[in-house]
Parts: sequence; C-alpha cells; structure tokens
Amino acid sequence: MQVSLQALKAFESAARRGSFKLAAEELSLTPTAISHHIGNLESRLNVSLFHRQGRRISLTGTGIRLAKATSEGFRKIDSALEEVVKAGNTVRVTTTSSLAAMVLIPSQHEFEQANPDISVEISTGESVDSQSYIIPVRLGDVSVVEDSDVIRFESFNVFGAYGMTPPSWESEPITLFTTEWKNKALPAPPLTNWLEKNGLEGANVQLKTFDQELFGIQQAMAGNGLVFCSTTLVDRLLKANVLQHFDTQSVTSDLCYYVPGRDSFETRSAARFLNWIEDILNQ
Amino acid sequence: MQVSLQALKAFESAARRGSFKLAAEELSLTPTAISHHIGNLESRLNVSLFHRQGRRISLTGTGIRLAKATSEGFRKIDSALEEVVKAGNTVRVTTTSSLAAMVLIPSQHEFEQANPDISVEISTGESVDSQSYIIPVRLGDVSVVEDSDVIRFESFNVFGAYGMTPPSWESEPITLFTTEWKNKALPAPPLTNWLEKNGLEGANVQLKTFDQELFGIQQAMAGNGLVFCSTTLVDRLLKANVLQHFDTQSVTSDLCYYVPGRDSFETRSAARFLNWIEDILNQ
DNA sequence: ACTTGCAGATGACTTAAACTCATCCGAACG
DNA sequence: CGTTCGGATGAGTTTAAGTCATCTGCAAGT
Repeated sequence: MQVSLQALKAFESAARRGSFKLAAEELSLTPTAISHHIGNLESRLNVSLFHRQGRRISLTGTGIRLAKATSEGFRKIDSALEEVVKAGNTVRVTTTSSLAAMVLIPSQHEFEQANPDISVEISTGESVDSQSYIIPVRLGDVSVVEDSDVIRFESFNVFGAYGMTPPSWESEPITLFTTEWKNKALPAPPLTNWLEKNGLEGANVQLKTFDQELFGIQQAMAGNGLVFCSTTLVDRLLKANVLQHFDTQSVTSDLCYYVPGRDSFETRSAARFLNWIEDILNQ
Repeated sequence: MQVSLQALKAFESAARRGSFKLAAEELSLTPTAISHHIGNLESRLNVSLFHRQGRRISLTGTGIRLAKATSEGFRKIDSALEEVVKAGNTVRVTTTSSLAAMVLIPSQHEFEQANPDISVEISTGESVDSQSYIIPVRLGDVSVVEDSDVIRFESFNVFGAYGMTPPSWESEPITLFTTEWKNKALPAPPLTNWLEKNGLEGANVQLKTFDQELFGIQQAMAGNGLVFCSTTLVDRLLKANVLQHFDTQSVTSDLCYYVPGRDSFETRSAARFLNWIEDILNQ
C-alpha cells in the first residue's frame, strides 16, 4: 500500500474546495492532474472518495473522514513550515545604539541589496526577549568571551571633524569626548594607554563622557571637540570625509564585538549576515 | 516557496529515527536519497535542520520544532489512511442466519479465492451497530423496498432429501416444513399459491413451522419430511445432490433479498462483493 | 429539442523529480 | 594507521507526476 503524498494533497485541496478545477488552481496544476491523483488514490485505497454527479462532485462518507484528517495534518505541517520559512529569510539583529547607528543601519541597505532574499531587522536595547533567531551583537571583554564568538577586536583613537585645524595638545585646552559604560563590568576605553603611546600624558585635555560612544562622535562631528572612540564606529565617517584622524596612533583595547554562540545560528541568512558583518567590521 | 512533501517525509523520519540510514530503511530508500531530500529542504528553507558532527547528526532548534509538527501531521494523516485502507479491503456483511448458512458462508471461500485482496466477515443477527461499512443483506417485501436495492426476487418450491421416493400427495400424510417469520410485517411464504399452482389443494399435508427457513431445510435434509422454502437457499444443496425437487412448479413470492442503499457503498470491495453475491443468487 | 459551455475522465506522451550508483570525506574505534 | 561506518556530492537513470488532446455527460440558454 503506497499512496503518494501529492495525491493526498490534491485530494485534500479538492475536498476542501469542492472542485477539481479550484484545487488545480490552488496547487498550480491542471484539473487533469487532480483527476489523475484522485483516481489513483481511489484505486489504491479501493474506495470512492467522491460521488460523481455529472460535473458536480461531492465527498463520500469515507472521503469526508479522510479529508478531515488530511486537512488537519497538512495544516499543521504548513503552518510549521511557514514559521521556518519566515525565520529562514529574515535576520533579526540587536546591538548597541552606537554600532547600530554608525555601522549596521548605514550599511543595512547594502546587505539587502546584495541579498535580496533576506530582510534585516535591526533593534537596539537589551529588552528584546531572547528569541532563538535574534542575533545579538554585543560589546564585551576579550578575556571573557569565547574566541570563536568574536567578530571584531576594538582599537581606539582620537578623531575630529573633517577639515578642522589639528589640535595643539600642549597649549590650548582641548575638549575630548569619551565613554563611561553604564555596564561597569566592561573594560573602560584605554585612554591612558593612548595618551602614553602618543606621548601626550601632559596634554591639557578636558574630558566629557557619555554612556554611549555615539554621542561623543556626534559632538565631534558637530565640531564641539575631539572624540576618543573605537575605530570601528568611525571608519565609515572617515571614508565619507566627515571625520578625520590626526597623526596619532591607535591603541588596542580589551573590548571586542562578539556574537554569543556565533556558530550555533541555524539559518543561512544568519550565517550570511554574520560573515558579512565580520567582513565590513574588519575592512 | 515550494518544498516537496517527500522531502518533509524524509526529514520527519530522519528526525524521528535520528539517522539518515534508519530513515532510509523505514522509507525503503537509500541513505543517499534521504541526504538529498534533507539537503534540498535545508537549502529551500535557508535553515540547517541537522547539525552534522561527522557521522553523527542531531537536530537544530528549528529542526526540532519542524520535526514535531511534521511528525504530528503525518501521524494524523497516516492513521486516517490506515483506517480507510482497512475499510477498503475488508467487507462486512450481516444477514439472516439462513442466507448466511446456506449461501454466503459456503461460498465465502470462493469469493476470497477470486479476490485475494479482500477479506470477508459475515455476521448474523440485527444487533450489529450500523457502521457505515457494514453491508446488510435483508429479506424484505418487494412492494416496500427500492427496486434498485433488490438483489434477488424469491420464488418458492418444495424440496426433499435426495434419493427419497417421490411423495404421493393424495394418499399418505406428508410432513411439510415451512416458515413463519418472527417479523409479522414480512409477507408469508406463498404456500397457498404453490398448492393451487400444482393442483394440490386437497393434499394431506401436515405443516410444521420454524421461524427460520434454515431449520426446515435441515429437517428435510435429515429425511424428516419435505420443506417449502425459497429456491435461493437450496440451490447449492440441489447441485450437491443433498436435496432434490420433484416435478412441482415453483411460485414467485413478494419476498426478496435486498441491500438498503445498495449503490451508496463506497468501497470497491463492497461493490465487487455485491455484484458477486447478486450473480450467485441469480445463478 | 438543439446548441453551447463547463467539469471531469481517459489515454498517450513529455518532463521533471526522485532515486540510485560510484565516489569521496571525516570521525570513531581497534 | 588502517578500517569501518554514516553521511555528502555529483552524474546518470528511472519513475511518477503533469500536460495535452480528446471524449463524455450534465445544465442552462435559445
């Protein structure tokens, strides 16, 4: 006893719609195909499933019972499938406001262009219920996150609005925006290291802090001072000649962007997105 | 989005059994086919459904969810199908003790021989809950049953044990078994008509009645007298030279065997059986 | 009553998919 | 190490799924 699932599908549709023609439309087939399928089914099962009254058809008792079960069964399968499909072609990312605003959102379009079948949703804030298919891109401490989860090691430098006169560190007081994370567990931006490396320990800097790098960068863009922030975030702004860096050297930090359980993501969309984001973060 | 149902079936099996090889056995396919199906599924859905760890596989989260739904869905369909199949290749008949004992049961084997795929269950008595797939063969009044439901019009005659000396109706008293139905609505056996037709109104008959023809026939077989009964029932016994008839003429009656809703039976087995029974009843 | 149109049945043919075979790969186990 | 086992991959083949052309039979319109 071997009945083909397609035949059952054809039957289910015909039973539900009450017509071979309509079933054919629904399944993008010809009415002939439906007729063949149902004929096949009936002969294999040795039962009539439809009464044929000329061009009008109606289910037999057995047909009704079978239709009920198949409809329910296929409905169950279809809805699960639909869910999987949805999960399969949309990528949900959640990350810090800064990374979102400076990197992800500006290049979101580019990714969708390159992957027309994938739609991307970006959200910020931690409140999002950790659905299995939401990809969190977090800022963390290199010493505590899994090596394989890291997608970008952060280095820091000082930047200012494009075209401004280079700061003279010794003489005038300089406004420098930096960041103090709300999350105290995170390593602070390596400002001391940077000053050392660039021989500016004695510089006359006036520090102003925000809890997100984004705000300092905006201040710098507005010409209200310089910003000490991660190179990742400003990369795009440098290329766009909105910000510039001076002849200072960047310093590495203990910070990195990472995705917890990076290789546990099941959808190809997620994998594609992760590879892509890693690429653009690392040039 | 088009995913093949066979692919889903392959996935469901592989998920349930935890191995492509076992799924292949279950579906009578090669492991290669399973692999192809699942690969196809994964690429169409853009998700991984299994983690491959060398030769060991395990479901991903999405895989688990999908497997749950597909298993349930297919199980539902399969069980309904199984029921239909069972209904499709067994025929249940219920009828009078007489017809069952004298006709149906003796020729049951012959039918099953000719239709090896159909199994027949015969039961007597009215108690059977009228399941839609039980075929009732009833004795009824030709004037009340639908013409199309009739499978055999009854005529009556007198029979006796094979080889007995023909009765001399005039002289000796003759024991004649006949039937008085428990159901008073049924037309009585046309004994008066028969006596008239054969010019035996004056015969010296001693009537004994049972409520089933079967018993009278058995008495006649045992040589305890003659029986006035329907020709249908004794046909086989005549051919087997167990009973014989004399030079009397049979009379028609208002009785018939019929199947209520004869043409509403959905299974081919039922149709086949009905045609067959109609054939043997009418020679 | 005779068309006309529609829905389905039937059979021959074509195409697409499902399946297999041959081969390869990598993990586990002796 | 080499062997075995389960799965992946790609090319080739078979099967069944679908279409086309034709036919039937009911129903509605004229």
